[in-house]
Amino acid sequence: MSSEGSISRPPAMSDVAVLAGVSHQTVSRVLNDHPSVRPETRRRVIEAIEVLGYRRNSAARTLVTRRSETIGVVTAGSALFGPTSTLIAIEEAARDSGLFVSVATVRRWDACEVRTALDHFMTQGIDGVVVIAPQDDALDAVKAYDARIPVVMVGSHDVLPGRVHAVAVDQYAGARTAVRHLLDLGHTEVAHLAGPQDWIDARERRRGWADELGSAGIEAGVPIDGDWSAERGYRVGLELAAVGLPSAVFAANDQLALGLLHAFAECGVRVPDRVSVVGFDDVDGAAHFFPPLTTVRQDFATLGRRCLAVLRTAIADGTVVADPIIPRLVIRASSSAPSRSAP
Amino acid sequence: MSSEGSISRPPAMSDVAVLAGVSHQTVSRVLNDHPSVRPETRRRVIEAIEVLGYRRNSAARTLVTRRSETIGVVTAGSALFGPTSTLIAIEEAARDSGLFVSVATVRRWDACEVRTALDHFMTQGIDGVVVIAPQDDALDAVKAYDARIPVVMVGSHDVLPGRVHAVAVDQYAGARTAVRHLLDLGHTEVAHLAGPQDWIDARERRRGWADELGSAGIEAGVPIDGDWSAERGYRVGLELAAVGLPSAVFAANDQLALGLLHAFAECGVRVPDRVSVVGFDDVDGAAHFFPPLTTVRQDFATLGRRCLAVLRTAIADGTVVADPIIPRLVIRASSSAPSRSAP
DNA sequence: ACCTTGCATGTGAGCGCTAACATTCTGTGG
DNA sequence: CCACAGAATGTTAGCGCTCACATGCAAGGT
Repeated sequence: MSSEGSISRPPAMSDVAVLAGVSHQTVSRVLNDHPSVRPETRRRVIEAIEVLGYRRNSAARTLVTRRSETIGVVTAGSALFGPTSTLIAIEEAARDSGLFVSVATVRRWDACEVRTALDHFMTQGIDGVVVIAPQDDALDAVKAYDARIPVVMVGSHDVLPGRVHAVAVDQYAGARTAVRHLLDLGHTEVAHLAGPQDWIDARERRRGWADELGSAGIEAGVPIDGDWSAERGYRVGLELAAVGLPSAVFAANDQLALGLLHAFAECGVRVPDRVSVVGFDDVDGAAHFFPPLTTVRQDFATLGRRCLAVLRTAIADGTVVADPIIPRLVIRASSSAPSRSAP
Repeated sequence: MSSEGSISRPPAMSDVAVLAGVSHQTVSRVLNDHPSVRPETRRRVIEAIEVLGYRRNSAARTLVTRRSETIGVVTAGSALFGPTSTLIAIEEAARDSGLFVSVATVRRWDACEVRTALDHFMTQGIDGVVVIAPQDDALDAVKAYDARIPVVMVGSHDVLPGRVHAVAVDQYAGARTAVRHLLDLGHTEVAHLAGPQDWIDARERRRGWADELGSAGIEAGVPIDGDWSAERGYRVGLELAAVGLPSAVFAANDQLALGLLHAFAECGVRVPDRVSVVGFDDVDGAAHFFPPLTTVRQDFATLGRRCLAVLRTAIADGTVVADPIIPRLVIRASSSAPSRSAP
């Protein structure tokens, strides 16, 4: 930039050492908060660091310590609510732990893409990996990979002791709570618009729905197939309105629920008077769907912190089992007691 | 894991060299696709690499090349639609360029937090940085930081030649298109529910609204203050319904628009018959708001690619000015010609 | 006076890689 | 059969840091 005598090369520890009149090792000690450095010496070193605008080269540090203070996160390159929220939460939690985050996305959860992503992290000397992928394919791909570092799968229960750990929100419990709420309101017929069944979350929600109905002595029946999209919810809603409505629908996520609400509104089916709708996720805006959507909120901040706790323990060679996180029901206007005038 | 003779240490280039019966430099040549390696030698090296499960240590590589093949992304730790979509798009684009991504979030856009994030990237030997922060504070904080590497600001126009570059979606044009659409429908009164004015995007959208009205000879008046939330949109909607409705509202984002729709539905104000509503973003589900929302879609994939193009050119020491990306109007049911029965 | 103890600092080696140069092999033309 | 270009390979020297150890120096016990 300005008239530095030498060629532009960022200052190294030895430059700082010369300026402060100490050895490079003393500089290293100051940087690493080693106790036996005289306050006066420390001061001089710090001053030299500031004068030169020195910043430690962490490539060099990683090379010798074999630690990068960085964790990797593998996620699908989509903007879906759950994965995105989880990523952000993990980043926050990592930062609070003084760790940094490197991200890799995969287009598909096949072994090849996953291997590429994990390989990359391996070359980087990453300390641990979080995989955000509550899908079977992802789980299989990760299990098939022999990582030398701890791996945390988010949303999975099924682990490989000592190698692959799991942290999850209890989707099953969340679903049961949602269905319980509808049963408590007096519904005796709760349909389920399910998510894609290769997603663990979707299966758990479906299982929770079936079991909660079962424990009330109600036959669950067959859920309606869905993806995660509002579009699909809309089409299902139109069809239900045409062929006959249940008194309540539990949708596997808020987007599906939004589509249902749209179809019902369009067909003049009143929610919740004629049909109650409950979603899952509490996406931004769910409180302002029409009517405001009763849904289940997951605590992503806790999820992120839990991931990091597990990862850090695993890095330090410990063993942990994280308790599942229980999501919370958020009751809004889209659910109410069934209408007296049954069809 | 199993009975390897030596102590567990990941294999290094020299291990591969020994097994393949060549020098470590030859291994390096194979890895870097150097032309003068005999096919037979190359084959032996590759085989040795596979046998040992060797993976290059990129800390060592970064140390000597001063290149990490990694870019940093700084973003706010929120789940807002724009920043999140941008992050994902950049990750995708980076991967297509063979670059990796490290993420740092800031809680606030003050100089201190930004410095911490950028400092971190500097220590990592990052090749370039993208800052997703269409806010004034962020811009100031980044400008105040003397990075030795290229920086791209997303959403900003205001650059520092040779140091800070800009890539943006043309929010102004998007807003004008939205307002033009309403004018074309015959509206002569278009209110604006604005976003937070310390966001560049919000100001640009507001400016586009005012200018488009102005060029039609209509006085824009004072926009209504908003944040980005559906909650705020809802409150404003209730108030408008109470004190008097314009014939059309252009909301600064879809969440605000969603809140408006909610309030209007609740008050029995028919959209678009009584009032047209246009949003901005085309969030997931906007097609299934009730009524489906006319809005403006930004092409994030292009944005991400553009960021990377600029960054790579800048890394290679070139100069680039990226053309702004023009967003696209998506017309849905929430906008129509004004009702004949004017108030 | 001596040797211990413990703190403050310096020295040397080496992490795994690439860049630059040195060397050895090949095959061609005189 | 030798000289010589050019391809294929090897050798050496760091990149900037931390680790293990060596050293220097004050304070305290005998």
